[in-house]
Amino acid sequence: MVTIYDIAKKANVSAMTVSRVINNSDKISKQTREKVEAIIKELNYIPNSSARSLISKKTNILSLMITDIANPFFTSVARGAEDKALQMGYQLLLCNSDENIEKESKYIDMLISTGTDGVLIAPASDLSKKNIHKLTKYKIPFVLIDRYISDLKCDQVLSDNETTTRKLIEHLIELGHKRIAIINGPLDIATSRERHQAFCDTLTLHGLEVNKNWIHQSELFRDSDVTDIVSNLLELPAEKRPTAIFATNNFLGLNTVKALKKHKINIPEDIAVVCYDGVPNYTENEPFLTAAEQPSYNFGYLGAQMLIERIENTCPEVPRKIVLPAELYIRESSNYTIKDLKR
Amino acid sequence: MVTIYDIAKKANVSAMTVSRVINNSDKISKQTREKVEAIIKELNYIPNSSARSLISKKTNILSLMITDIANPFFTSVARGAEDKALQMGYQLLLCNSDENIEKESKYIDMLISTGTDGVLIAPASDLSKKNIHKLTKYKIPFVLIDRYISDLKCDQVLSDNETTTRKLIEHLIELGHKRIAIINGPLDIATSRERHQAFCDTLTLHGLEVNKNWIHQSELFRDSDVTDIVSNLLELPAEKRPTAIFATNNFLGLNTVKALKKHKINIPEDIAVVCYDGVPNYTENEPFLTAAEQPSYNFGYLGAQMLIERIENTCPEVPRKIVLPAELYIRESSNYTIKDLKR
DNA sequence: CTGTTAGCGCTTTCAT
DNA sequence: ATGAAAGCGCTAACAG
Repeated sequence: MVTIYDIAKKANVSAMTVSRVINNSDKISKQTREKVEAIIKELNYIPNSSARSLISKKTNILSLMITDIANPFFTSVARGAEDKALQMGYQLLLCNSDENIEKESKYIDMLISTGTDGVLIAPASDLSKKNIHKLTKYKIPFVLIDRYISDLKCDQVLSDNETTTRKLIEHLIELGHKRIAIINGPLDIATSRERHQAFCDTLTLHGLEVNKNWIHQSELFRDSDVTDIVSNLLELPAEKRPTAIFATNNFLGLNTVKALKKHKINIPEDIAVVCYDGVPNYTENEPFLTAAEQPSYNFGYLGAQMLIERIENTCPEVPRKIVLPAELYIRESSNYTIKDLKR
Repeated sequence: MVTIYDIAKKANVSAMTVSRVINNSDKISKQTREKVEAIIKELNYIPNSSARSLISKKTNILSLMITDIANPFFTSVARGAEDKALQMGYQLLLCNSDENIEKESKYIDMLISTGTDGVLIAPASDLSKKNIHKLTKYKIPFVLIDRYISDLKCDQVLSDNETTTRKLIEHLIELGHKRIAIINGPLDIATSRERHQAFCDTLTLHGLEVNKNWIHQSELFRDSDVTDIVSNLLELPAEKRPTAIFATNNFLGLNTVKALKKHKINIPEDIAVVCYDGVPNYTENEPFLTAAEQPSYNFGYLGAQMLIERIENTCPEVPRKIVLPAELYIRESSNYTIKDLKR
């Protein structure tokens, strides 16, 4: 292994001078710098990060904690975070909590041990607060993405759950729907709660019924029990059956459509479906599902940017909050006006 | 920050004893161990990895270099690698080369500097050999995944390109196809070359024509110029037009179908399509594309396993090679027997 | 502008 | 079974 001492010896300077060169100190004569740089190149010297970190407490490693890397939303977040990190000279450590608090906790310990410079985290649930507090204790900056946690003063990149939900529901209302169901994720996740709340508020605002039988949460944001939920909805008597379903994330939306099709329900004629969050169009056809598509890449990119600013202290002290709008794409799954208003 | 000295002082032992405890040395009395462990817990001590690495040269960080994290194949690889890594006490650093040699090179330098324990790498192209040699020079173990590189003695997890390609093509031949085209990735990537070769061999074996006009490479394995390629194929005179297309990866397959549909070509009646590698079924319908689906998760999982064995020296010296079979799913895009054999 | 000294937190080596 | 000393590769702080 080549060290600064090898370089120093060969260049007839002190180790400190070499250190200054690799750190781009300006207090170095052009001559010395060039001499040292030549030798660094010649010997193929690469600085040892462990030694650096031991002193500087900086690792140049950013960590991204997500709940499911198989979800295209998070894939895209990862891509954004990685791009920004690389651009700023950081590397990205990937952690997959699997929506699991224990796993998240284990990862946080590892991160503290490794010494990450900062963490971009989509918390597994409200209980993540305890895990996040550990970061605070070790003075590791973090940025919350996608999922808000109450009473936590920190930088955040969130989705505009309220506006987006309202847009989706009002779209349905405009089409004449009066009985609208929601298939949601677990309520100990902030995004679910906010979408739930906005859903109820919008219905109330428009004088529509908020019926308990139309409100469902699946165990997970992933596969889970959507099939059962849909069966439940279909078992309701005809006049109590919802004419539209609002699915609060991409997987829930897809599974809702699949379940309805299995029951031979016509979409959108019998039941319309709208969805929060889009899905990459890995299909040969035009996309089918009406969706509010989130700028997922920017969750990662802007999150990483804020995190780095926080790490490098190039931003104001006060916590910042970025709320990203989603864009509504109206597609076939909802494109049908209810004419018979008694229905 | 809590250090071993804080623990040592409070426990009335030397720092060395604390070090032995956290390293599970067996030369410690049960009494001392328990006393120290209690204080470690009480003070919430977490060892400093930088200091450890500086001496031990171990970071417990595995790196995964892939060419495109937006590709579901690699997402799944990442998931597998991450699961195995965590299970064995490692963390996973993610690197996205974007099929770009320069970016790959930059990442390799960063990895060497950070001091990763090993690298799982899907090389950007044959030119990656130079980048990989740097790893060898720094004695960093690596495992090649997905893409083979000639004259490189190392552990590998590869796809069975020959068998899988043959199966796909013979499936087409059985259906009566005689004019089969290939839409491939760049030929400086091993997987493309092997699939190309197997494609030609299979046709020859069955006495079918291998026509230059039916052989195409796109610039990238991603979006790229599939539309143009398909247009080219369609411009051929009717009796020279292929009746089937073999797309050599998931994105190429999807884009081929999209391009054909744009031209109002009926699939599979006018032209059948088969595809190497599957696509997650993010759609509401049954999957359409006939595909040889790869066990992508295992590329990561087994690759990480081999890598860790190599790092920890718990395996024989000789390079090992795992060849994973793909599974053929025959679907609508090819499900049509050509009856008019003159066609 | 350049060099010297000390020490980051931990483990290796040797001693007891 | 436990401890003392030395040093991993680098940089902060000071000196010149």
